Amino acid sequence: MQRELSVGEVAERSGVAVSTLHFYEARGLIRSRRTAGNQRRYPREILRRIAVIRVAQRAGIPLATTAAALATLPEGRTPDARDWQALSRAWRANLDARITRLTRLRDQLDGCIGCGCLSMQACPLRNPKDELGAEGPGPRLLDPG
Amino acid sequence: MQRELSVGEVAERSGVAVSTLHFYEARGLIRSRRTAGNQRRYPREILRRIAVIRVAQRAGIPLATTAAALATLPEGRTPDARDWQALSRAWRANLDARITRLTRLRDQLDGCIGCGCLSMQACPLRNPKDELGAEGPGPRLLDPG
DNA sequence: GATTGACCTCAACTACACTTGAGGTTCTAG
DNA sequence: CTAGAACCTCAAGTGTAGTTGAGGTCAATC
Repeated sequence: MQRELSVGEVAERSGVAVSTLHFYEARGLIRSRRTAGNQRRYPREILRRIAVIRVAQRAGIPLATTAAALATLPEGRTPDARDWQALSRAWRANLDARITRLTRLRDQLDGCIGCGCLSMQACPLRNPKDELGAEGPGPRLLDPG
Repeated sequence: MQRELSVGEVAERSGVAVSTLHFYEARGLIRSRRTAGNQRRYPREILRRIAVIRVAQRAGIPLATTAAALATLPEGRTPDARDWQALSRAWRANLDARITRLTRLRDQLDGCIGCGCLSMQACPLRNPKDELGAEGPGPRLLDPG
């Protein structure tokens, strides 16, 4: 029978708050049908989509990037395993890069921070990429470098 | 002769903006002496301290945590290599944990996301720790789980 | 037919790490 | 001695990812 789901049901099954679902919808990450009484109704596939969004987040992908990726999914049909796989490949690369960066930082920290070189011009930790220039306003949430 | 440094000099040498130095001071991460004309003056050691702050940030440590760690440094004397080393050990552990988490996520992603299990109850990616409960308001900046 | 719970919108608040701007002061060089 | 650079404070804005609350509607139950 495959009933549609209400926001509350989706929230409970996916583990995200109702307010978050509203927020995702406002950001274009998910969509909903409306009933005659203006209430949201979702197909069961929404659960997969939300799961994918959460996994992307855990991988450090900003919501806007995930939204863009999801927008490339085919419009007409329900996305299949190959569609999701294509998305996952990009995240895998992103994750790899983040892991590599953190690992390099850790290794440098090991040999470097205790030695006293931290205040010197040449220290790889102090001045990772000669990055004296800024990159615009706002915080750097995902450690660059 | 070891002259003291002005904010502008510190900014140039450390690579952080003057506004950021003001911000760090407001947050208690650094301190400054004031001249008769109310301008900031720093000892050269400030550069090391700022370098340490930036390294901690790159390791994913929030400023508040770094501030607390720096507050444990001895008051009277200039911190030496052993002092910094003690700090670095904590960050090393934090980094290790972050790397481990990301690596686990990557490995799970490899075997999992393309297979279609993402919408199921049992999927380790979908429901990492049965974390249906919230942990309070605000964003989760540093991917938990 | 009223109550209750789930739902609706919209605005405002939270946290982090800063930046930007306004309006004013101090320092340095010509 | 004056122009301009560099400094000062304080308030408000930026971006991400949401949550919270006010004020109102919808739907099923008693």
